[in-house]
Amino acid sequence: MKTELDENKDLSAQIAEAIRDAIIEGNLIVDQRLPSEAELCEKFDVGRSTVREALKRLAAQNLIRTQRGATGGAFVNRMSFEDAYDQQITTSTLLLSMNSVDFETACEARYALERSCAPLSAQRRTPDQLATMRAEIHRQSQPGLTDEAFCASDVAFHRALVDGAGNPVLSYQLAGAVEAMQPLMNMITYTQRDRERIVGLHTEITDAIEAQIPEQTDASLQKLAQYTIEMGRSRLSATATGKTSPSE
Amino acid sequence: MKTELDENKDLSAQIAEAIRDAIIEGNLIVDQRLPSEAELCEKFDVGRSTVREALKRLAAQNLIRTQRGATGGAFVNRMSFEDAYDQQITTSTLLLSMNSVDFETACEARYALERSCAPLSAQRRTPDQLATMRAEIHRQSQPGLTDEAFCASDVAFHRALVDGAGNPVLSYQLAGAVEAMQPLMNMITYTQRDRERIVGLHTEITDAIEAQIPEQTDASLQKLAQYTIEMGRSRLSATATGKTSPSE
DNA sequence: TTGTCGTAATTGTCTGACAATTCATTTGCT
DNA sequence: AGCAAATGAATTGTCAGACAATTACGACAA
Repeated sequence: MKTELDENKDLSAQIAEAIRDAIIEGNLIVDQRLPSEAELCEKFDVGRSTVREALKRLAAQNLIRTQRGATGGAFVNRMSFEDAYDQQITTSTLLLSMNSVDFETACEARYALERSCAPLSAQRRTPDQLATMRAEIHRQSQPGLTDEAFCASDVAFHRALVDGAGNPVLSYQLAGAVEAMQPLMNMITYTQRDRERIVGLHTEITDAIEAQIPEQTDASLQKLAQYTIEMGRSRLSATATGKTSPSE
Repeated sequence: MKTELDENKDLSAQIAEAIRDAIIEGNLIVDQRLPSEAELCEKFDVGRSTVREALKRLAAQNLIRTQRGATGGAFVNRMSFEDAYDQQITTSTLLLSMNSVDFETACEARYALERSCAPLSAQRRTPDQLATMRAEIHRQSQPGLTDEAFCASDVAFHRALVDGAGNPVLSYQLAGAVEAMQPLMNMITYTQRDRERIVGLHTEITDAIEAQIPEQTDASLQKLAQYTIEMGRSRLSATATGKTSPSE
Protein backbone atom coordinates (compact mmCIF):
# COMPACT_ATOMS: atom_id res chain seq x y z
CA MET A 1 0.00 0.00 0.00
CA LYS A 2 2.38 2.65 -1.18
CA THR A 3 0.80 6.00 -0.56
CA GLU A 4 1.56 9.51 -1.63
CA LEU A 5 3.68 9.40 -4.71
CA ASP A 6 4.23 13.09 -5.08
CA GLU A 7 6.01 15.33 -7.45
CA ASN A 8 8.98 17.51 -7.20
CA LYS A 9 9.58 19.03 -3.83
CA ASP A 10 10.69 18.26 -0.33
CA LEU A 11 9.45 14.77 0.39
CA SER A 12 9.79 15.15 4.14
CA ALA A 13 7.47 18.14 4.14
CA GLN A 14 4.88 16.24 2.11
CA ILE A 15 5.02 13.24 4.38
CA ALA A 16 4.76 15.41 7.46
CA GLU A 17 1.75 17.12 5.96
CA ALA A 18 0.08 13.83 5.12
CA ILE A 19 0.45 12.59 8.67
CA ARG A 20 -0.58 15.95 10.12
CA ASP A 21 -3.73 15.90 8.04
CA ALA A 22 -4.49 12.41 9.25
CA ILE A 23 -4.24 13.65 12.82
CA ILE A 24 -6.43 16.66 12.19
CA GLU A 25 -8.99 14.60 10.32
CA GLY A 26 -9.11 12.24 13.25
CA ASN A 27 -7.79 9.24 11.33
CA LEU A 28 -5.06 9.04 13.94
CA ILE A 29 -6.29 9.48 17.45
CA VAL A 30 -4.53 10.57 20.61
CA ASP A 31 -1.94 8.14 21.94
CA GLN A 32 -2.21 5.97 18.87
CA ARG A 33 1.09 4.58 17.67
CA LEU A 34 2.26 5.53 14.22
CA PRO A 35 3.91 2.89 12.05
CA SER A 36 7.59 2.44 12.82
CA GLU A 37 10.11 4.36 10.78
CA ALA A 38 10.88 1.25 8.76
CA GLU A 39 7.21 0.75 7.94
CA LEU A 40 6.82 4.39 6.96
CA CYS A 41 9.81 4.01 4.66
CA GLU A 42 8.02 1.22 2.85
CA LYS A 43 4.67 2.96 2.83
CA PHE A 44 5.98 6.16 1.31
CA ASP A 45 8.82 4.49 -0.56
CA VAL A 46 11.53 6.79 0.74
CA GLY A 47 14.67 6.47 2.78
CA ARG A 48 14.79 6.51 6.50
CA SER A 49 16.32 9.97 6.81
CA THR A 50 13.41 11.40 4.92
CA VAL A 51 10.90 9.74 7.20
CA ARG A 52 12.82 10.88 10.24
CA GLU A 53 12.91 14.46 9.05
CA ALA A 54 9.17 14.33 8.57
CA LEU A 55 8.69 13.00 12.08
CA LYS A 56 10.93 15.71 13.53
CA ARG A 57 8.78 18.30 11.83
CA LEU A 58 5.73 16.88 13.54
CA ALA A 59 7.55 16.64 16.86
CA ALA A 60 8.47 20.32 16.59
CA GLN A 61 4.76 21.12 16.44
CA ASN A 62 4.03 18.94 19.44
CA LEU A 63 1.90 16.71 17.28
CA ILE A 64 3.80 13.53 18.13
CA ARG A 65 6.20 12.28 20.74
CA THR A 66 8.72 9.48 20.29
CA GLN A 67 9.91 6.76 22.58
CA ARG A 68 12.80 4.42 22.18
CA GLY A 69 12.86 0.73 22.86
CA ALA A 70 11.00 -2.41 21.94
CA THR A 71 7.48 -1.04 22.41
CA GLY A 72 8.56 2.43 21.41
CA GLY A 73 7.73 4.43 18.34
CA ALA A 74 5.97 7.67 17.51
CA PHE A 75 2.68 8.40 19.22
CA VAL A 76 0.06 11.02 18.55
CA ASN A 77 0.42 13.61 21.24
CA ARG A 78 -2.44 15.18 23.11
CA MET A 79 -2.08 18.89 22.49
CA SER A 80 -1.87 20.24 26.01
CA PHE A 81 -2.86 23.75 26.95
CA GLU A 82 0.66 24.28 28.20
CA ASP A 83 2.24 23.30 24.88
CA ALA A 84 -0.23 25.49 23.08
CA TYR A 85 0.62 28.42 25.40
CA ASP A 86 4.29 28.13 24.59
CA GLN A 87 3.73 27.90 20.88
CA GLN A 88 1.40 30.85 20.95
CA ILE A 89 3.80 32.97 22.91
CA THR A 90 6.75 32.18 20.67
CA THR A 91 4.79 32.86 17.53
CA SER A 92 3.24 36.06 18.82
CA THR A 93 6.52 37.39 20.11
CA LEU A 94 8.29 36.80 16.83
CA LEU A 95 5.37 38.16 14.87
CA LEU A 96 5.51 41.44 16.75
CA SER A 97 9.27 41.78 16.80
CA MET A 98 9.82 40.88 13.16
CA ASN A 99 7.09 43.00 11.64
CA SER A 100 7.77 46.17 13.56
CA VAL A 101 4.24 46.30 14.86
CA ASP A 102 3.92 49.63 16.57
CA PHE A 103 3.34 49.83 20.26
CA GLU A 104 -0.06 51.37 19.90
CA THR A 105 -1.49 48.63 17.70
CA ALA A 106 -0.20 45.88 19.94
CA CYS A 107 -1.38 47.68 23.02
CA GLU A 108 -4.83 48.26 21.62
CA ALA A 109 -5.15 44.59 20.76
CA ARG A 110 -3.97 43.48 24.12
CA TYR A 111 -6.30 45.65 26.12
CA ALA A 112 -9.24 45.01 23.85
CA LEU A 113 -8.81 41.30 24.45
CA GLU A 114 -8.15 41.74 28.11
CA ARG A 115 -11.26 43.82 28.59
CA SER A 116 -13.25 40.97 27.15
CA CYS A 117 -12.45 38.76 30.10
CA ALA A 118 -12.56 41.39 32.80
CA PRO A 119 -16.32 41.05 33.40
CA LEU A 120 -16.03 37.28 33.59
CA SER A 121 -13.13 37.60 35.97
CA ALA A 122 -15.16 39.84 38.22
CA GLN A 123 -17.80 37.16 38.43
CA ARG A 124 -15.66 34.09 38.84
CA ARG A 125 -12.23 34.92 40.23
CA THR A 126 -11.08 32.60 42.98
CA PRO A 127 -9.50 33.83 46.21
CA ASP A 128 -6.26 32.36 44.94
CA GLN A 129 -6.20 34.50 41.85
CA LEU A 130 -7.12 37.53 43.91
CA ALA A 131 -4.20 36.80 46.22
CA THR A 132 -1.85 36.52 43.26
CA MET A 133 -2.95 39.88 42.00
CA ARG A 134 -2.42 41.48 45.40
CA ALA A 135 0.98 39.87 45.70
CA GLU A 136 2.07 41.19 42.33
CA ILE A 137 0.85 44.65 43.19
CA HIS A 138 2.91 44.49 46.34
CA ARG A 139 5.96 43.44 44.39
CA GLN A 140 5.44 46.29 41.96
CA SER A 141 5.49 48.75 44.86
CA GLN A 142 8.92 47.65 46.02
CA PRO A 143 11.48 50.37 45.52
CA GLY A 144 14.60 49.52 43.59
CA LEU A 145 12.83 47.12 41.27
CA THR A 146 14.37 47.02 37.81
CA ASP A 147 12.21 47.91 34.85
CA GLU A 148 12.39 44.35 33.63
CA ALA A 149 11.25 42.90 36.91
CA PHE A 150 8.47 45.46 37.01
CA CYS A 151 7.32 44.35 33.56
CA ALA A 152 7.50 40.69 34.50
CA SER A 153 5.35 41.32 37.52
CA ASP A 154 2.96 43.29 35.35
CA VAL A 155 2.60 40.30 33.06
CA ALA A 156 2.00 38.01 36.03
CA PHE A 157 -0.68 40.35 37.33
CA HIS A 158 -2.50 40.43 34.03
CA ARG A 159 -2.26 36.69 33.60
CA ALA A 160 -3.91 36.22 36.95
CA LEU A 161 -6.60 38.63 35.84
CA VAL A 162 -7.16 36.66 32.65
CA ASP A 163 -7.11 33.32 34.40
CA GLY A 164 -9.77 34.67 36.74
CA ALA A 165 -12.29 34.26 33.95
CA GLY A 166 -12.02 30.54 34.55
CA ASN A 167 -12.07 29.79 30.86
CA PRO A 168 -8.97 27.90 29.72
CA VAL A 169 -9.63 28.71 26.09
CA LEU A 170 -9.65 32.40 26.91
CA SER A 171 -6.49 32.05 28.97
CA TYR A 172 -4.79 30.33 26.10
CA GLN A 173 -5.77 32.94 23.57
CA LEU A 174 -4.79 35.78 25.84
CA ALA A 175 -1.45 34.30 26.80
CA GLY A 176 0.01 35.21 23.43
CA ALA A 177 -1.30 38.74 23.51
CA VAL A 178 -0.13 39.49 27.03
CA GLU A 179 3.26 37.82 26.92
CA ALA A 180 4.16 38.99 23.46
CA MET A 181 3.78 42.57 24.64
CA GLN A 182 6.52 42.17 27.22
CA PRO A 183 9.46 42.94 24.92
CA LEU A 184 7.70 46.07 23.78
CA MET A 185 6.91 47.10 27.33
CA ASN A 186 10.51 46.48 28.26
CA MET A 187 11.58 49.23 25.93
CA ILE A 188 9.90 51.77 28.16
CA THR A 189 11.68 53.43 31.03
CA TYR A 190 9.25 53.71 33.91
CA THR A 191 9.47 56.76 36.08
CA GLN A 192 8.52 56.63 39.72
CA ARG A 193 5.36 58.49 38.85
CA ASP A 194 4.49 55.93 36.15
CA ARG A 195 4.85 53.12 38.59
CA GLU A 196 2.71 54.77 41.20
CA ARG A 197 0.00 55.42 38.69
CA ILE A 198 0.10 51.87 37.38
CA VAL A 199 0.08 50.34 40.83
CA GLY A 200 -2.84 52.59 41.69
CA LEU A 201 -4.81 51.40 38.68
CA HIS A 202 -3.93 47.78 39.37
CA THR A 203 -5.28 48.27 42.86
CA GLU A 204 -8.44 49.82 41.49
CA ILE A 205 -8.92 46.87 39.19
CA THR A 206 -8.28 44.35 41.91
CA ASP A 207 -10.66 46.10 44.27
CA ALA A 208 -13.37 46.02 41.64
CA ILE A 209 -12.76 42.36 40.99
CA GLU A 210 -12.80 41.58 44.67
CA ALA A 211 -16.10 43.41 44.97
CA GLN A 212 -17.25 41.56 41.85
CA ILE A 213 -18.43 44.66 40.04
CA PRO A 214 -17.93 44.10 36.30
CA GLU A 215 -18.60 47.67 35.24
CA GLN A 216 -16.07 49.14 37.59
CA THR A 217 -13.51 46.54 36.58
CA ASP A 218 -13.96 47.45 32.98
CA ALA A 219 -13.76 51.15 33.69
CA SER A 220 -10.51 50.82 35.64
CA LEU A 221 -9.00 48.57 33.02
CA GLN A 222 -9.89 51.06 30.37
CA LYS A 223 -8.15 53.79 32.33
CA LEU A 224 -5.06 51.60 32.51
CA ALA A 225 -5.22 50.96 28.80
CA GLN A 226 -5.40 54.62 28.05
CA TYR A 227 -2.56 55.47 30.39
CA THR A 228 -0.37 52.76 28.90
CA ILE A 229 -0.96 53.96 25.38
CA GLU A 230 -0.20 57.55 26.34
CA MET A 231 2.92 56.44 28.11
CA GLY A 232 4.07 54.53 25.05
CA ARG A 233 3.29 57.46 22.82
CA SER A 234 5.35 59.90 24.84
CA ARG A 235 8.25 57.55 25.56
CA LEU A 236 8.58 55.96 22.18
CA SER A 237 7.65 58.83 19.89
CA ALA A 238 11.23 60.07 19.56
CA THR A 239 12.57 56.73 18.40
CA ALA A 240 9.51 55.93 16.38
CA THR A 241 10.90 55.11 12.97
CA GLY A 242 14.59 54.50 13.61
CA LYS A 243 16.46 51.87 15.53
CA THR A 244 15.66 51.72 19.18
CA SER A 245 18.57 53.12 21.14
CA PRO A 246 17.08 55.49 23.69
CA SER A 247 20.53 56.20 25.08
CA GLU A 248 20.55 59.91 24.49
CA MET B 1 34.32 27.35 18.60
CA LYS B 2 32.45 24.25 19.50
CA THR B 3 29.26 25.28 21.21
CA GLU B 4 26.62 23.47 23.19
CA LEU B 5 28.10 20.28 24.47
CA ASP B 6 25.01 18.93 26.11
CA GLU B 7 24.07 15.89 28.06
CA ASN B 8 21.85 12.99 27.44
CA LYS B 9 18.87 13.68 25.27
CA ASP B 10 17.90 14.34 21.70
CA LEU B 11 20.68 16.39 20.23
CA SER B 12 18.60 17.63 17.34
CA ALA B 13 16.07 19.14 19.74
CA GLN B 14 18.79 20.88 21.71
CA ILE B 15 20.38 22.29 18.59
CA ALA B 16 17.05 23.48 17.28
CA GLU B 17 16.37 25.15 20.58
CA ALA B 18 19.75 26.86 20.59
CA ILE B 19 19.16 28.30 17.15
CA ARG B 20 15.58 29.22 17.98
CA ASP B 21 16.75 31.11 21.04
CA ALA B 22 19.31 32.94 18.95
CA ILE B 23 16.52 34.04 16.63
CA ILE B 24 14.27 35.14 19.47
CA GLU B 25 17.09 36.97 21.21
CA GLY B 26 17.79 38.78 17.98
CA ASN B 27 21.26 37.34 17.51
CA LEU B 28 20.08 36.11 14.15
CA ILE B 29 18.08 38.64 12.22
CA VAL B 30 15.55 38.25 9.45
CA ASP B 31 16.96 37.01 6.14
CA GLN B 32 20.32 36.32 7.69
CA ARG B 33 21.93 33.15 6.45
CA LEU B 34 22.68 30.45 8.96
CA PRO B 35 25.95 28.54 8.72
CA SER B 36 25.82 25.71 6.19
CA GLU B 37 24.97 22.25 7.42
CA ALA B 38 28.62 21.28 7.27
CA GLU B 39 29.60 24.24 9.40
CA LEU B 40 26.89 23.49 11.92
CA CYS B 41 28.17 19.93 12.12
CA GLU B 42 31.55 21.24 13.14
CA LYS B 43 30.19 23.87 15.46
CA PHE B 44 28.02 21.47 17.42
CA ASP B 45 30.26 18.47 16.80
CA VAL B 46 27.48 16.20 15.53
CA GLY B 47 26.68 14.37 12.33
CA ARG B 48 24.87 15.88 9.43
CA SER B 49 21.62 13.98 10.01
CA THR B 50 21.37 15.51 13.44
CA VAL B 51 21.86 18.99 12.13
CA ARG B 52 19.36 18.40 9.38
CA GLU B 53 16.73 17.14 11.81
CA ALA B 54 17.26 20.26 13.89
CA LEU B 55 16.82 22.45 10.83
CA LYS B 56 13.64 20.61 9.85
CA ARG B 57 12.24 21.28 13.29
CA LEU B 58 12.84 24.97 12.79
CA ALA B 59 11.41 24.87 9.29
CA ALA B 60 8.24 23.27 10.66
CA GLN B 61 7.78 26.32 12.85
CA ASN B 62 8.34 28.67 9.95
CA LEU B 63 11.42 30.02 11.66
CA ILE B 64 13.72 29.31 8.72
CA ARG B 65 13.50 28.55 5.03
CA THR B 66 16.04 26.67 2.99
CA GLN B 67 17.32 27.11 -0.50
CA ARG B 68 19.45 24.83 -2.58
CA GLY B 69 22.38 25.76 -4.69
CA ALA B 70 25.67 27.55 -4.43
CA THR B 71 24.36 30.62 -2.65
CA GLY B 72 21.72 28.60 -0.86
CA GLY B 73 21.42 27.63 2.75
CA ALA B 74 19.06 28.22 5.63
CA PHE B 75 17.76 31.72 6.18
CA VAL B 76 15.91 33.25 9.07
CA ASN B 77 12.34 33.63 7.96
CA ARG B 78 10.23 36.68 8.61
CA MET B 79 7.23 35.41 10.55
CA SER B 80 4.38 36.53 8.36
CA PHE B 81 0.89 37.15 9.68
CA GLU B 82 -0.35 34.51 7.27
CA ASP B 83 2.01 31.85 8.62
CA ALA B 84 1.07 32.82 12.14
CA TYR B 85 -2.64 32.54 11.26
CA ASP B 86 -2.20 29.02 9.98
CA GLN B 87 -0.21 27.90 12.98
CA GLN B 88 -2.71 29.43 15.34
CA ILE B 89 -5.62 27.78 13.62
CA THR B 90 -4.02 24.35 13.58
CA THR B 91 -3.02 24.57 17.21
CA SER B 92 -6.36 25.90 18.37
CA THR B 93 -8.31 23.34 16.42
CA LEU B 94 -6.33 20.44 17.80
CA LEU B 95 -6.43 21.89 21.28
CA LEU B 96 -10.21 21.99 21.25
CA SER B 97 -10.73 18.64 19.57
CA MET B 98 -8.26 16.74 21.69
CA ASN B 99 -9.23 18.07 25.07
CA SER B 100 -12.98 17.69 24.72
CA VAL B 101 -13.51 21.33 25.46
CA ASP B 102 -17.23 21.72 25.79
CA PHE B 103 -19.14 23.81 23.34
CA GLU B 104 -20.15 26.36 25.92
CA THR B 105 -16.62 27.16 27.07
CA ALA B 106 -15.34 27.53 23.53
CA CYS B 107 -18.34 29.57 22.56
CA GLU B 108 -17.99 31.89 25.52
CA ALA B 109 -14.34 32.48 24.70
CA ARG B 110 -15.03 33.13 21.10
CA TYR B 111 -17.78 35.65 21.63
CA ALA B 112 -15.98 37.34 24.49
CA LEU B 113 -13.05 37.95 22.19
CA GLU B 114 -15.19 38.89 19.27
CA ARG B 115 -17.09 41.44 21.29
CA SER B 116 -13.81 43.10 22.11
CA CYS B 117 -13.33 44.10 18.52
CA ALA B 118 -16.91 44.89 17.66
CA PRO B 119 -16.71 48.51 18.84
CA LEU B 120 -13.50 49.06 16.91
CA SER B 121 -15.07 47.49 13.85
CA ALA B 122 -18.01 49.84 14.11
CA GLN B 123 -15.62 52.76 14.01
CA ARG B 124 -13.24 51.64 11.34
CA ARG B 125 -14.79 49.08 9.01
CA THR B 126 -14.10 49.70 5.34
CA PRO B 127 -16.80 49.51 2.67
CA ASP B 128 -15.07 46.39 1.44
CA GLN B 129 -15.49 44.58 4.71
CA LEU B 130 -19.08 45.70 4.92
CA ALA B 131 -19.69 44.29 1.47
CA THR B 132 -18.13 40.98 2.46
CA MET B 133 -20.44 40.75 5.43
CA ARG B 134 -23.49 41.48 3.30
CA ALA B 135 -22.38 38.94 0.74
CA GLU B 136 -21.98 36.24 3.35
CA ILE B 137 -25.37 37.04 4.81
CA HIS B 138 -26.83 36.64 1.35
CA ARG B 139 -25.13 33.30 0.93
CA GLN B 140 -26.44 32.15 4.26
CA SER B 141 -29.99 32.90 3.13
CA GLN B 142 -29.74 30.62 0.12
CA PRO B 143 -32.01 27.62 0.50
CA GLY B 144 -30.49 24.21 0.09
CA LEU B 145 -27.22 25.20 1.64
CA THR B 146 -25.53 22.36 3.49
CA ASP B 147 -24.82 22.79 7.18
CA GLU B 148 -21.12 22.77 6.44
CA ALA B 149 -21.35 25.49 3.85
CA PHE B 150 -23.50 27.50 6.24
CA CYS B 151 -20.83 27.20 8.91
CA ALA B 152 -18.08 28.15 6.51
CA SER B 153 -19.96 31.24 5.51
CA ASP B 154 -20.54 32.02 9.17
CA VAL B 155 -16.80 31.91 9.76
CA ALA B 156 -16.20 34.17 6.78
CA PHE B 157 -18.73 36.63 8.11
CA HIS B 158 -17.13 36.76 11.51
CA ARG B 159 -13.67 37.09 10.08
CA ALA B 160 -14.78 40.09 8.10
CA LEU B 161 -16.23 41.52 11.29
CA VAL B 162 -12.95 40.98 13.12
CA ASP B 163 -10.86 42.35 10.27
CA GLY B 164 -13.04 45.43 10.38
CA ALA B 165 -11.23 46.51 13.52
CA GLY B 166 -8.26 47.24 11.30
CA ASN B 167 -5.82 45.82 13.80
CA PRO B 168 -3.79 42.97 12.34
CA VAL B 169 -2.73 41.78 15.77
CA LEU B 170 -6.36 41.45 16.79
CA SER B 171 -7.19 39.67 13.56
CA TYR B 172 -4.40 37.22 14.16
CA GLN B 173 -5.42 36.49 17.71
CA LEU B 174 -9.05 36.07 16.77
CA ALA B 175 -8.36 33.85 13.79
CA GLY B 176 -7.65 30.93 16.06
CA ALA B 177 -10.70 31.43 18.18
CA VAL B 178 -13.10 31.80 15.28
CA GLU B 179 -11.74 29.09 13.00
CA ALA B 180 -11.18 26.57 15.73
CA MET B 181 -14.87 26.73 16.58
CA GLN B 182 -15.86 25.52 13.15
CA PRO B 183 -15.59 21.79 13.84
CA LEU B 184 -17.71 22.23 16.93
CA MET B 185 -20.26 24.30 15.05
CA ASN B 186 -20.34 21.66 12.35
CA MET B 187 -21.68 19.19 14.85
CA ILE B 188 -24.88 21.14 15.07
CA THR B 189 -27.80 20.53 12.75
CA TYR B 190 -29.30 23.87 11.83
CA THR B 191 -33.04 24.06 11.44
CA GLN B 192 -34.61 26.50 9.06
CA ARG B 193 -35.68 28.54 12.06
CA ASP B 194 -32.12 28.61 13.40
CA ARG B 195 -30.81 29.90 10.14
CA GLU B 196 -33.41 32.61 9.88
CA ARG B 197 -32.64 33.76 13.38
CA ILE B 198 -28.90 33.79 12.76
CA VAL B 199 -29.22 35.61 9.47
CA GLY B 200 -31.45 38.11 11.22
CA LEU B 201 -28.88 38.75 13.90
CA HIS B 202 -26.09 38.97 11.37
CA THR B 203 -28.10 41.59 9.57
CA GLU B 204 -28.64 43.48 12.80
CA ILE B 205 -24.93 43.45 13.48
CA THR B 206 -24.06 44.55 9.98
CA ASP B 207 -26.60 47.35 10.10
CA ALA B 208 -25.15 48.58 13.37
CA ILE B 209 -21.66 48.47 11.95
CA GLU B 210 -22.72 50.26 8.81
CA ALA B 211 -24.32 52.95 10.96
CA GLN B 212 -21.15 52.95 13.06
CA ILE B 213 -22.94 52.61 16.38
CA PRO B 214 -20.69 50.63 18.73
CA GLU B 215 -23.30 50.08 21.44
CA GLN B 216 -25.83 48.60 19.09
CA THR B 217 -23.20 46.39 17.49
CA ASP B 218 -22.24 45.04 20.85
CA ALA B 219 -25.85 44.46 21.86
CA SER B 220 -26.65 42.53 18.68
CA LEU B 221 -23.50 40.49 18.94
CA GLN B 222 -24.37 39.63 22.50
CA LYS B 223 -27.79 38.44 21.38
CA LEU B 224 -26.12 36.22 18.80
CA ALA B 225 -23.76 34.85 21.42
CA GLN B 226 -26.61 33.98 23.70
CA TYR B 227 -28.61 32.35 20.95
CA THR B 228 -25.63 30.30 19.81
CA ILE B 229 -24.96 29.05 23.31
CA GLU B 230 -28.61 28.11 23.81
CA MET B 231 -28.64 26.35 20.48
CA GLY B 232 -25.55 24.37 21.42
CA ARG B 233 -27.04 23.50 24.77
CA SER B 234 -30.23 22.10 23.32
CA ARG B 235 -28.64 20.32 20.34
CA LEU B 236 -25.64 18.86 22.03
CA SER B 237 -26.97 18.07 25.46
CA ALA B 238 -28.06 14.56 24.52
CA THR B 239 -24.67 13.55 23.19
CA ALA B 240 -22.85 15.51 25.84
CA THR B 241 -20.57 12.93 27.36
CA GLY B 242 -20.51 10.13 24.81
CA LYS B 243 -19.10 9.90 21.34
CA THR B 244 -20.66 12.22 18.85
CA SER B 245 -22.76 10.27 16.40
CA PRO B 246 -25.99 12.19 16.01
CA SER B 247 -27.22 9.75 13.39
CA GLU B 248 -30.36 8.66 15.14
C1' DT C 1 9.31 -16.93 43.12
C1' DT C 2 12.84 -14.01 41.90
C1' DG C 3 16.83 -12.20 39.77
C1' DT C 4 19.80 -12.21 35.72
C1' DC C 5 20.84 -12.57 31.06
C1' DG C 6 20.07 -12.45 26.31
C1' DT C 7 17.38 -11.23 22.35
C1' DA C 8 14.47 -8.51 19.49
C1' DA C 9 12.43 -4.14 18.22
C1' DT C 10 12.81 0.58 17.85
C1' DT C 11 14.62 5.19 17.79
C1' DG C 12 19.09 8.13 17.84
C1' DT C 13 23.37 9.09 15.56
C1' DC C 14 27.27 8.80 12.31
C1' DT C 15 29.44 8.18 7.83
C1' DG C 16 29.74 8.17 3.09
C1' DA C 17 27.81 8.50 -1.21
C1' DC C 18 25.16 10.46 -5.01
C1' DA C 19 21.43 13.52 -7.07
C1' DA C 20 19.53 18.13 -7.82
C1' DT C 21 19.96 22.89 -7.84
C1' DT C 22 21.98 27.26 -8.25
C1' DC C 23 25.53 30.62 -8.96
C1' DA C 24 30.03 32.10 -10.67
C1' DT C 25 33.63 31.39 -13.77
C1' DT C 26 35.69 30.00 -17.76
C1' DT C 27 35.70 28.78 -22.34
C1' DG C 28 34.59 29.07 -27.10
C1' DC C 29 32.48 30.99 -31.01
C1' DT C 30 31.20 34.93 -33.83
C1' DA D 1 34.34 42.71 -27.54
C1' DG D 2 30.26 40.35 -26.72
C1' DC D 3 27.46 36.63 -25.89
C1' DA D 4 26.32 31.72 -25.33
C1' DA D 5 27.50 27.38 -23.65
C1' DA D 6 30.09 24.40 -20.84
C1' DT D 7 32.30 23.69 -16.46
C1' DG D 8 32.98 23.71 -11.65
C1' DA D 9 31.95 24.58 -6.92
C1' DA D 10 28.87 25.00 -3.02
C1' DT D 11 24.84 23.63 -0.91
C1' DT D 12 20.71 21.16 0.23
C1' DG D 13 17.91 16.70 -0.63
C1' DT D 14 17.92 11.76 -0.51
C1' DC D 15 19.53 7.15 0.17
C1' DA D 16 21.93 3.10 2.25
C1' DG D 17 24.28 0.86 5.78
C1' DA D 18 26.17 0.60 10.17
C1' DC D 19 26.34 0.95 15.16
C1' DA D 20 24.76 2.81 19.78
C1' DA D 21 21.10 3.36 23.25
C1' DT D 22 16.95 2.08 25.13
C1' DT D 23 13.19 -0.76 26.36
C1' DA D 24 10.18 -4.86 26.70
C1' DC D 25 9.91 -9.60 27.14
C1' DG D 26 10.98 -14.24 27.65
C1' DA D 27 14.20 -17.91 29.03
C1' DC D 28 16.84 -19.77 32.44
C1' DA D 29 18.90 -20.62 36.79
C1' DA D 30 19.09 -20.12 41.88
